[in-house]
Amino acid sequence: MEQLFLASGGKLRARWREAFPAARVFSLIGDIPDEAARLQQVVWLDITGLDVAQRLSRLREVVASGYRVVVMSATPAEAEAFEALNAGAVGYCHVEAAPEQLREVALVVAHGGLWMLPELVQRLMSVSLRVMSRLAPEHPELDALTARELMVAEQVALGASNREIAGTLDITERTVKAHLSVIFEKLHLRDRVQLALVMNNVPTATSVN
Amino acid sequence: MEQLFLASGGKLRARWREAFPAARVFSLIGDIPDEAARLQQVVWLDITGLDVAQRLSRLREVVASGYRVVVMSATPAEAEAFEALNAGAVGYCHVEAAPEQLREVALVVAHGGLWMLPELVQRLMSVSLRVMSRLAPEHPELDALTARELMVAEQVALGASNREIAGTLDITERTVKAHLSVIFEKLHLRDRVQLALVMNNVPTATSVN
DNA sequence: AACGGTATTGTACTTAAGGACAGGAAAGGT
DNA sequence: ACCTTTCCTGTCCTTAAGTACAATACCGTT
Repeated sequence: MEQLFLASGGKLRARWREAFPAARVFSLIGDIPDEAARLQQVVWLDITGLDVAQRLSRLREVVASGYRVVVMSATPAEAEAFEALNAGAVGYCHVEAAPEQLREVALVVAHGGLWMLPELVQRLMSVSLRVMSRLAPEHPELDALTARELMVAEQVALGASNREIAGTLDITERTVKAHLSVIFEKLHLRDRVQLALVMNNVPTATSVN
Repeated sequence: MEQLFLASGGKLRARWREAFPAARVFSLIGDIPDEAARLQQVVWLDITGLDVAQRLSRLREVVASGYRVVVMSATPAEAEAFEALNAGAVGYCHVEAAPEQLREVALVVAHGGLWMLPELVQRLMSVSLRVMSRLAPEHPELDALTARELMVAEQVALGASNREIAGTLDITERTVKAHLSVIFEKLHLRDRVQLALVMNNVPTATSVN
């Protein structure tokens, strides 16, 4: 399928042509034939030189016209990527990406997929999972802990080490460990990091391992 | 490329066979030929009948073995999808998805893309953008971290161990430790428990020790 | 008196975490 | 061409965390 580029200068970069010899480039979205929108073709939007308002405006316009949009940036940044994807882009890459990569992106988005660098995927999943899990209710299973266990758990929740907890509660480190082991078992937690998060109402992605 | 399915019953569903006549199905990951992992082939993981712990465990195992994983659910849900993608899956769809859709998913993930239903994409972008805009002003000290360090820190924030982070980010445990040491230094933290708390906006009693 | 639960503690052990020292590769800036 | 930064990884080491097995003392209940 023919690739369409939207770039301010109206110029086709060498790598774009190498990746798609039959590609066409336009300066304005209005110059693109209506037929292309009907076919939900892919439009590669070069946002080089545009400020935030301009690129969001341009992007929304292209998305609203029915195209699938891949945003191309000269200075890829994750906030910018998230903005673009949130505004409806289905891909995000560097303006000077290698021709093979451009062809992969084209293939992916032509078939309904999303394309972005793996490290951006990681970031995206990380931050979004945090929001999702925060909606979870408080842990009623804390009721299963004895008073002493709760004291130990509260110290862990503050980030204290076993040695510090022992000093604070005036017991041995061995006793602290004993309490912690029981706490982990009761709450189905693997270690103190997860306990600290749970105690602070931040449920984890990995509660069992 | 040959498609590989991982399903508890070891049975290939009709739609899967229709989409990929040459597909093979296994009950256990250990049954898959080693060659498939080396080629980073796609594995379709049917999570029907598995509880949270089981499916995360199974998914991590498959991802850690080098496969690209598409998770198939009988009851697609957004939290489940986010969990799956965060654990390294590159696709998420219904176990009874249409054969044409299965082929599209296969094509997308074979070329380095992500595949999930459009409405999930929207939700994902929504919640993650909300987090991005909210976290920025509260943690200016995180600006000192490089992109990769931030990724490691986020995994710790979720309660992940070094081994899990290594698997998720596809680096060695040694590299994870190296990043963590630098993070602790930059943020003046003693250990991962404190890092997890800081990342989740929870104040600690002992930030230096 | 006997029993169960809780709290505490010991020895011993394995695994995970974290630090020290060292080095290579890639990318960007001068 | 050179330097710096970032990312990655190795070997080696110590310390912290956590588990296993075992035991005693206290308190409340039966």
